[in-house]
Amino acid sequence: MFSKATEYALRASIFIAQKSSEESKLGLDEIAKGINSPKSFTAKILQQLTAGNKIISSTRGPGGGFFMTKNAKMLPVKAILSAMEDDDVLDKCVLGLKKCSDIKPCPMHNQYKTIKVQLKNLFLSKTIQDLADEMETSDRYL
Amino acid sequence: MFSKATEYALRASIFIAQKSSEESKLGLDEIAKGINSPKSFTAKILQQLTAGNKIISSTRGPGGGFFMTKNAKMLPVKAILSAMEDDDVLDKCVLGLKKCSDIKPCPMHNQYKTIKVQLKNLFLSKTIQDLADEMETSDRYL
DNA sequence: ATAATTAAGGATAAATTTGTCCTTAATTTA
DNA sequence: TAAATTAAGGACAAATTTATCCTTAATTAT
Repeated sequence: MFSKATEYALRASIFIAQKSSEESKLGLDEIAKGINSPKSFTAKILQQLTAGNKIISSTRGPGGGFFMTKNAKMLPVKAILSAMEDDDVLDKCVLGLKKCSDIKPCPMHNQYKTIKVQLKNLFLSKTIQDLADEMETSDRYL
Repeated sequence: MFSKATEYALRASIFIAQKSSEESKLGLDEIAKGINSPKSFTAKILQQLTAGNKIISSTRGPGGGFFMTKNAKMLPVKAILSAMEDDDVLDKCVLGLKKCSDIKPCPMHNQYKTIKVQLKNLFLSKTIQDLADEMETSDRYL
């Protein structure tokens, strides 16, 4: 469904949302271990998510690290996909046709469309906070 | 969702199902043009689908080409995904977790599961012939 | 037999994705 | 101010995916 990079981005964001705040930040080591991802590659991904402080924030130096603001935690999960430029799957044709649409549908269009709608809705309605909460309250893992 | 190779495989299979039979075969050129795919790459993919005559069949020499048997046309679309070894998306965790399951779920598991079920069901219930028919009867394109 | 046609298969190349390593910059603490 | 810590960023490497080209094998028609 998504690239490895996006999978790591999703896991990292949920992890950071759950475990960090402006007052208590997380280091790269901690994050990579927490979500079982390659450290250096994860660093690149965090950079991407930090660009413009859109999803996650960071500070350098001792006591520094990555964290999420309350506002950022309220973003829909889809914001992570957008930041990773990996949200095209929510719209594109399952057969890879550029011009597939309601007006000019591929033979799978009608049936696949209903699934895509649900998928898109899931990523738009769920916030990052929602998933962090789920980690806390239910017995979920990353 | 799927690799380019799988997208071409799906399109090629539907095209061949619609336009060929044991009596009337299709050449590589015709297929690549028909589904708007790179010719040489498509040749590789057709080879993969022809391996063991599982999805499509072929004969060499003048008058030869690719075609599908009636039996092959009755296969579920998922058979194409399997042949391309690209059906893992129908089962895998959206966060890329190896051990995500009902017993050990990730924070998206429950909601994503219902979508995956529908997706899998779609590919299992639709036959290649169904899609070829859709091309004929409705105004669909590839 | 020979030539023509068509898919099969191997080698290779280009592009993208995944991943690592090292240096630089920013910040804090001593 | 100096040392320590931590993210940022650049260069590079490995792996995978996408794609092309050329030769070989099979089949048909002349």
